[in-house]
Amino acid sequence: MQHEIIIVDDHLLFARSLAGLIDSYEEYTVKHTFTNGSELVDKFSSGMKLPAIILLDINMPIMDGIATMKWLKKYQPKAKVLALSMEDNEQTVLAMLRNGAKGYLLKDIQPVLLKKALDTVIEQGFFHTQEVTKALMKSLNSENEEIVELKDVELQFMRLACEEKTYKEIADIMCKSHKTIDGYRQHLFEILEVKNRIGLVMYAIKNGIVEI
Amino acid sequence: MQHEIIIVDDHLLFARSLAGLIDSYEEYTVKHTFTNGSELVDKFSSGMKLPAIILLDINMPIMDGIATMKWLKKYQPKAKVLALSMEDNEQTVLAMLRNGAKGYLLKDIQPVLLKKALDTVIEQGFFHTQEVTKALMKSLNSENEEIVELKDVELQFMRLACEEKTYKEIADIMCKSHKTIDGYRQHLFEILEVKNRIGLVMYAIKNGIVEI
DNA sequence: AAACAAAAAGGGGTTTTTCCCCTTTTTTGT
DNA sequence: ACAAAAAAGGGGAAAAACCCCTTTTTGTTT
Repeated sequence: MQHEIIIVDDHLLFARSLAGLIDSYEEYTVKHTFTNGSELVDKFSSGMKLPAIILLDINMPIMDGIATMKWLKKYQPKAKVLALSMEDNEQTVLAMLRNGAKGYLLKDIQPVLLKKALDTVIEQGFFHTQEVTKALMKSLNSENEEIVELKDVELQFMRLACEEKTYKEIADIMCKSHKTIDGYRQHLFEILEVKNRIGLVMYAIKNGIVEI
Repeated sequence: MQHEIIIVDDHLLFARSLAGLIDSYEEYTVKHTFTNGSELVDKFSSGMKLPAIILLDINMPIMDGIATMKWLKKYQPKAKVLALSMEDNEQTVLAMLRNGAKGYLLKDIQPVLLKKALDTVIEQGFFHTQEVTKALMKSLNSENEEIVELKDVELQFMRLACEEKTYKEIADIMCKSHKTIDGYRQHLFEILEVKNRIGLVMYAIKNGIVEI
């Protein structure tokens, strides 16, 4: 009996060739390929049964990997998801794992490693490469702070605060009053437990809010 | 005929086992193991001839990898050095390569990769893993700025400026007048071409002056 | 739909820090 | 002994940080 796989990836070419590869394995068969998270959610909502493994791309339009993971965590907590990604962003890895992904694969992996990942998830329920373990250890050691979810405006403000701009310039860019920006600043100082803008910048860097 | 290798590493246990491994290869023999850069320099100064490859640890007391590379670049420019390191710090990699290292290996590599690295250096004169190539490409794309060498006091100031401290507090810590600190600040603004303390912090992070 | 609470946006004003221009004194290297 | 660099300092403008307060928006309950 074959294990059913679902692929969710907006790069159709990649999704199809991945499907071809997986279908070539005796033990696996690809049942569906979707191009974004909400297609997957729709199918589950209309009664689709859980496959053995979901291969979930992270960078997608409409409903991205993390949003999809959050939905799955809530409504399909038994889903076994392997996250797929082009780049190796530590914060994204952690976000996916926090929301219940069973493993994390870079898209340029060797086919043999994909096969091994699938087998390992079926047998042991998870698959973690050395890189992920490293990221996990790092987060265990350094981050005892609880994770604060920031809103979009706050993220935008944080990114601008990391540039050599005055708050007045930031206010103009964000089309808000100088005083509103001051409110953002004060609020972020409190929830992130920092004392000044330097602390804000260091927080943004440590938590991958800004590109370095 | 065997190629002669010299190992420079302060972790004697590691250096010895590495030597054992290398001696087990037919084509290579370890001629010396030193525990810091100045031992190596001393031997060269007293007429030791150049080995085929020097395996040089980066994190050492007394005279570290980068200092040793600088000496070798000046007095033994034909030395073929493979840098060894525990961690994968992009800035350090680049500093080693800029000073003429032929390659960069993480200490946790597979023995077979070490063998390949040695062979490749002998045959082609260099050995670069994918990670190094990636770091190189990144530095090519982003860093057109020239490298500014900072003095010790300036580095200390930079590190403190990345913490949530006022300049007054920094002055106390560094036992300098508040105005002297202001002089450091202004001087660094000019040579690093930044406009404010945020720019200073971002520079420090991009150039590995502070740990993230 | 009305009422209520909570969060967001904005205003005014004070204190502190940051930043910049300048001069004087001290230290350092040759 | 001399020049150059580092350190210390003064004065002032701008920005950042901080505090208290009002209005508007948003979401939730009954």
